[in-house]
Amino acid sequence: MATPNPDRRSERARHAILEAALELCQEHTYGGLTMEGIAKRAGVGKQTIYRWWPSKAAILLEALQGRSSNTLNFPDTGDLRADLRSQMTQVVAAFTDPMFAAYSKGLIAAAQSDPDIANAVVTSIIKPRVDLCIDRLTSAQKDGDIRDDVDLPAMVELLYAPLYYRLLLHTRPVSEDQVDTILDLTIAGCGA
Amino acid sequence: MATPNPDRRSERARHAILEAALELCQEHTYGGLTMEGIAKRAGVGKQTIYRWWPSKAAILLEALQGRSSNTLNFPDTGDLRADLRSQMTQVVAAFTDPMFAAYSKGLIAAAQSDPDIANAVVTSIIKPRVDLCIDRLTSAQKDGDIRDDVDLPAMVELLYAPLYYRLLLHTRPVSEDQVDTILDLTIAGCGA
Amino acid sequence: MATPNPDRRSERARHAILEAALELCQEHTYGGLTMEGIAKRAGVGKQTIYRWWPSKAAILLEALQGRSSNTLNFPDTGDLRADLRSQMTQVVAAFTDPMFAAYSKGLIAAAQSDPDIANAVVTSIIKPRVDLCIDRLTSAQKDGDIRDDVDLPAMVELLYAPLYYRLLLHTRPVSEDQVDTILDLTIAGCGA
Amino acid sequence: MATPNPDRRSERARHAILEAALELCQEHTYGGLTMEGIAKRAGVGKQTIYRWWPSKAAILLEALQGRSSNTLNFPDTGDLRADLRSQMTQVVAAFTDPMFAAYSKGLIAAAQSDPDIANAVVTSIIKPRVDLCIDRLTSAQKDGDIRDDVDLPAMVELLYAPLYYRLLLHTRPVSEDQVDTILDLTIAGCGA
DNA sequence: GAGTAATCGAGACGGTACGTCCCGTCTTGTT
DNA sequence: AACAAGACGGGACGTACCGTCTCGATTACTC
Repeated sequence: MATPNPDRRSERARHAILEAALELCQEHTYGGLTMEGIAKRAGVGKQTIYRWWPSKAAILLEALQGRSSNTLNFPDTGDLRADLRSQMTQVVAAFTDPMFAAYSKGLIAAAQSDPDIANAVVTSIIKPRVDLCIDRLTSAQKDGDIRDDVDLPAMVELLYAPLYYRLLLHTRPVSEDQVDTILDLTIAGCGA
Repeated sequence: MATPNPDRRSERARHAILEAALELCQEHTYGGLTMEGIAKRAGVGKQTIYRWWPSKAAILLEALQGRSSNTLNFPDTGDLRADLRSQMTQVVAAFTDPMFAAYSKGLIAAAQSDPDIANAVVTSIIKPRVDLCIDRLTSAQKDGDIRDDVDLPAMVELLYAPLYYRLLLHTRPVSEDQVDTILDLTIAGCGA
Repeated sequence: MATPNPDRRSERARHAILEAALELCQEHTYGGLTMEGIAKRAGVGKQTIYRWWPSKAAILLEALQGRSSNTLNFPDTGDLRADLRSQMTQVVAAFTDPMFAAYSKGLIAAAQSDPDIANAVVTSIIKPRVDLCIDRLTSAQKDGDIRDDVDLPAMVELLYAPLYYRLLLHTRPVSEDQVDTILDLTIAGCGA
Repeated sequence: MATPNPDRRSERARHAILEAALELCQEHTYGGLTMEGIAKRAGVGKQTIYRWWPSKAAILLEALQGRSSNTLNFPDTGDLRADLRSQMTQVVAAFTDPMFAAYSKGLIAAAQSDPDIANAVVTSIIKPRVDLCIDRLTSAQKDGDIRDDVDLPAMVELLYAPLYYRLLLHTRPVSEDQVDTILDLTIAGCGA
C-alpha cells in the first residue's frame, strides 16, 4: 500500500494514524472522517499520511486488518451445519457491533466509487474468508453432505449474501436467528 | 420530501434538476455529483434545490423513481421458477446497465451514512418490490410449489441478496447465469 | 421618489415600511439593513417596496425627512453668535442621539457609492439648512457683524464641517463644547 | 491585523491580494469590491485572504498605506500660510484623484458600520497627519503667528474638515481655491 | 353594484457572494 | 530523509439577500 520506499518509516506515526482513524470513525461515522482530522488527532503532519496511504479508506482497511486478523479460521468438527453456524454467527457478531458495522459499511460505501478500495476489500477481507469457507464445503461435499452438482462458490454467496443484504440495505437488523433460517433454507431447499 | 410548502413550485425547475442530476451522475460517477454542478447544469439557483431536497441522494432517489416506476409488477404464469427467473433477470439487467448500476451503488453508499436516505431507499424502492415477490411466493406456497414451513421473506432475501452482494462487493460481475444457479440451489437445496 | 404612478398607493404599507426601516436601522446598524428584513417586519411584500423606492437608502431618507422636518428654521435674534450657537447646538444634539447618528452615518456612507443617494441627501437635507444659514449670515453681513469680503457659503462650511468631520471620522465625539470653540476661532480668526 | 501567526506567510500572495484589491476598487468602485473577486484576480484561495485580513476594508487600508506612506511630512519654511497651503494642496490633490478618492470614500463609508475599520482609519491614516500639523502649528504659535489662546487641535479640524465635508457630502467639488478661502477665513477670522 | 384593473401579501425563482471546511500539494524547520 | 506543522491554491458547502417573477385575495375606481 506504500509508495515512497524505505523502512525509515516511523512506526509511532503509523500506529497513531491507524488508531486515530478508528477512533474518529466511531465518533463521526465514516462520512465525517477527515484526513485533516486524523492528522490532528494522531499528532501527525498531513504529508505523513499521504506519503503512506492513498486514501482514508486505505487507512481504515489497514486498521481493520490489524484488528480482525484473528478471525481467520474455519472450524471443521465434522458437523457441517454446526461449523457453518459457528462461523456465520461470528460474522453476525461483527455486523452487530456498532463500531465494526460502521467501519464495514463505510468501507463498502467507499468501494462504490473507488475501484482500488473495492479491490483491496475483496482481496484482503472477503477473498480469504470465502476461500476458507469453500475449503470446508469441499470437504463436506466429499463426505456426501452436499450434493455433487452444487456450485460451491455460489453456495457461499447464498449463505453470506443475506447478511450483507441486511447490513447494507437496512431492511431488517442482522441477527443470529437469521443464520438458522438461512441454513435451513439453503440446505433443505424451498421447493416442495 | 418537501419542507417549505405549496404547489407554487416550479415544475420546470423540478424537471431540470432531476434531469441534471441523472446526467451528471452518469458523467462524473456518484461521488463526483455536486449540488453546485446540478444547479449550474439545470440553470437553477442552489437555494431552489435546497428548498425541496435535503441532499443529493434525495434528488437521485426521486429521479430514479420517475424512471423505473414501470418495473413494478410481478408475472404470475403459474410456473414459479419461470416467473422468478423473469423478474430476477430484470434486476440483473438493471444492475448490468452502467448508468443504473452507478445510481444504485451511489444511493446505497449514501445510505450507509444517512439514515434518511437508507429509509427512503427501503421504503420507496426495496419494499414495494419485495412485497410483490412475497405475494407471488405466497400464491406458490398455496399451490404447493413451496413447502409450507418456508419463511417467505427470508426466501426473498435468499433469492435477491446474492445479486446485491456481487453488485456492492465487486467479487464477480452480476450475470444472468447467476440467476439460474440461485434458483437451482434455493429451490432444490444444497443438502444431499 | 415614486415611479409607477397613482395614488392607489396603500398608505398603510408606506407607513409600515418607513417605520420598519427606522426600527431595523437602530437594531442592526445601517449595514445590516435588508430589503427582506424590512418587508418581513413591515408585513409587506418585497415588490411593494421596490415599486415605490429604488433603494434602502431612499427609504431611510424619506423616513428621516418625516421625522426631522420641524428643525427647519433659523433663529434671528440680532445676536449672530447666539443664533449660530443655538442652531449648531441642535445639530450636535442630532449627531449625539445614537439613533439619528446611525441614520446619518448610514445615509452618508451609502451616498459614497450611489450618486442618486448623494444627490438626494444634498438636495433634501443639506441644502435647505445651508440656505437658511446663508440667509442669516447675509443679514449679519449687512449689519456689519461679518466682514464684507467674507465668502458666506465657505463660512457655512467652516462652521459645520468640523461637526461632520468628527461624526464621520470618529476621531473625537461631537460635543457642545466644540461649537463654542468653532465659533471663537471662526469669528475672531486664529492669526495673531 | 493578522491572527494565525508566523512569518510562514507568503509574500507573493500578500502582494497579489493588495494589488488585486486596488485594481478592482478602481474598476468596480468600493461597493463592488468582493472577497471572491479579489481572490480570483490575485490567483489565491479565499481562505488565504480570511487568514490574514478580517474584512475587505482592512485589505484596502493596508494597500493604501503601502502607497501613500511617502506623504508623511510637513514642510516648515517659516512661512506658516505657505506651509499650510502646500500641505492642504496635497490633500486636495489626493481627494481629486479619482482612484484615491474612491478608496478614501469607500474606507470612510465602511468605517461607519465597522468600529475596527473606524479605529484603523484614525490610527493609521488620520492621526499621524494631524499630529504633524499640530507640530507645525505649535511652532507657529511659539513664533507668534498664532494667538496663544488658540486650541490647536480644533484649528486643525477647522482647516481640514471642509475638505472632507465636500469629499463626503458631495455638495461641491474639492478644489485648490477652497484651500485659499479656508486659510483666509481661518487666519483672519470672519468677524468685523 | 358588478366588472375590472392595479396594488397588495407572500414567497419561489435565477443568481452572486458570503465565510467555512477539506482537499492534496508545497514549504519550512526539527529530529 | 522522514517527520510535525501548517500555509497555500482550489472547489464545494449551505446560507443570506438581491431584484424579478408569479400567484390568489383584497381594494377602489369605471361603467
